[in-house]
Amino acid sequence: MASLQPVRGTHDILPDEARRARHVIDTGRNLAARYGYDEAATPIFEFSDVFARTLGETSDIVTKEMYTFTDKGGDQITLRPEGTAGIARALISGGLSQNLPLKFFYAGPMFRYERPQKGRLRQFHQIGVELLGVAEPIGDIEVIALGAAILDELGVRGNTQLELNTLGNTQSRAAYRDVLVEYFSDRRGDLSEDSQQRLDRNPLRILDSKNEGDRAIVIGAPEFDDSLDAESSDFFAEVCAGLDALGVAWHRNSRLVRGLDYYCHTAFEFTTDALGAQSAVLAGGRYDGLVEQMGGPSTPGVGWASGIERLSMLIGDGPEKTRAVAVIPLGDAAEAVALKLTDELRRSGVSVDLGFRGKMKQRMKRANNINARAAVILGDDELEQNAATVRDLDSGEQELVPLTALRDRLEQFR
RNA sequence: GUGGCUGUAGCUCAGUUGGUUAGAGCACCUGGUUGUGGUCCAGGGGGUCGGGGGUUCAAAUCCCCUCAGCCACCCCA
Repeated sequence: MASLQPVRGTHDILPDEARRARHVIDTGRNLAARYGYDEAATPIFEFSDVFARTLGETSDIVTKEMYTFTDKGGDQITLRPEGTAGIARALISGGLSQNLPLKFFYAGPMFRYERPQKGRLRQFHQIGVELLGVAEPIGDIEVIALGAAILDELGVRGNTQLELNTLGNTQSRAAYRDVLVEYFSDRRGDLSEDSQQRLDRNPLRILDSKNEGDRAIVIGAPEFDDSLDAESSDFFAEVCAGLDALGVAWHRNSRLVRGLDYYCHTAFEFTTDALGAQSAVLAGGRYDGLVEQMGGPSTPGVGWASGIERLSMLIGDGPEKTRAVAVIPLGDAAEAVALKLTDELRRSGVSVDLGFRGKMKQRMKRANNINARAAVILGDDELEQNAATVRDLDSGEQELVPLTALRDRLEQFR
């Protein structure tokens, strides 16, 4: 083990993994564009208040997971733990609410101080979308459908299932919260220690508890649906109907609760059992109160985020690497010609590897190691004839090709 | 933050009740082949045994601390 270790929970994204990540991001960006979502990027750090005020004072992210520091100017800065708050801030500081609705796609690193395990890192990466300024259920439908389309395109949809729930509007949630607090308070002593704390801070999350004793109590808990007012249940019914119309299969999970305070109405998660305890692959919901809570004009919003590392683990090898052509010069004269030739080929669109040193055998070996498609051999014999030997590295066949015809001849190896 | 398991070469792993210079496969390098890779043969380099401390005549092996990874909890993407 090397004594120089990366910071806990961080890791290097080396070429194989970078290619998978790139594929995930490109797929997300391309599909999002097709749905009318433009890419945007907000800073990876913000004033701490941007997150502390909006995510909820009692949320785990704020209480224990934020990477916060004081910068040299004395400001409290936080590395972003998620993407939505930054977008909302940008909407306000940029005066973008004049141009609603807005549709954004983003990709980038997020930071949470958590204990790392499989599918969970301290610096991880997400792609996400936000739809701002649409209060209608069709917004939720579009956003979820886009998520489903991306998972389809990546070929991982079959490993996931869509869990759907509603948290209702503010009044409904408050009403449900009251009923729930009453129910659990009567059974407080039977709840796990964790859930007793949840009861004081965020009682809805008791519904999500994995503790066996809690689960037994949760089974008898009041249903959210009984507290939903007409507006809330109509809204949810429209979302469900829209997904049905699009053929997006979903599962009602009335125990699905999002961790962040700003969610309302629709909450959803595409989950998988292929990642151990980390089941959420793509998750989000509606956050109508967020922008206003941050000090901006009342602006409805709905969106989701998806972990790039988690998606990468589901897609297997991803797309194959482009196979290059290896140019192999023999001798100083050939080296000079090869340098120029290589540059011309690259500029004309051919992917070329030019070995930096070594004898022919070593260069051929390298060509093989990088999985080159063909070798272009330039030696004295070839130079005399203004030609190059082109060897197909898959078949082993080779032939002499005039330099003037080389570009065209290499076309067949693309 | 809590609990459990694990840490030996670049990778995957052997290493007996503590006992000489810690091994294998793959990978890498060199040669067989001075203009031909992928197969084969021969040879070679590479290890603070995660780190620190302790017990002992002697520690990869036993004990303590620490770091990291994995798993579960918490929470989530």
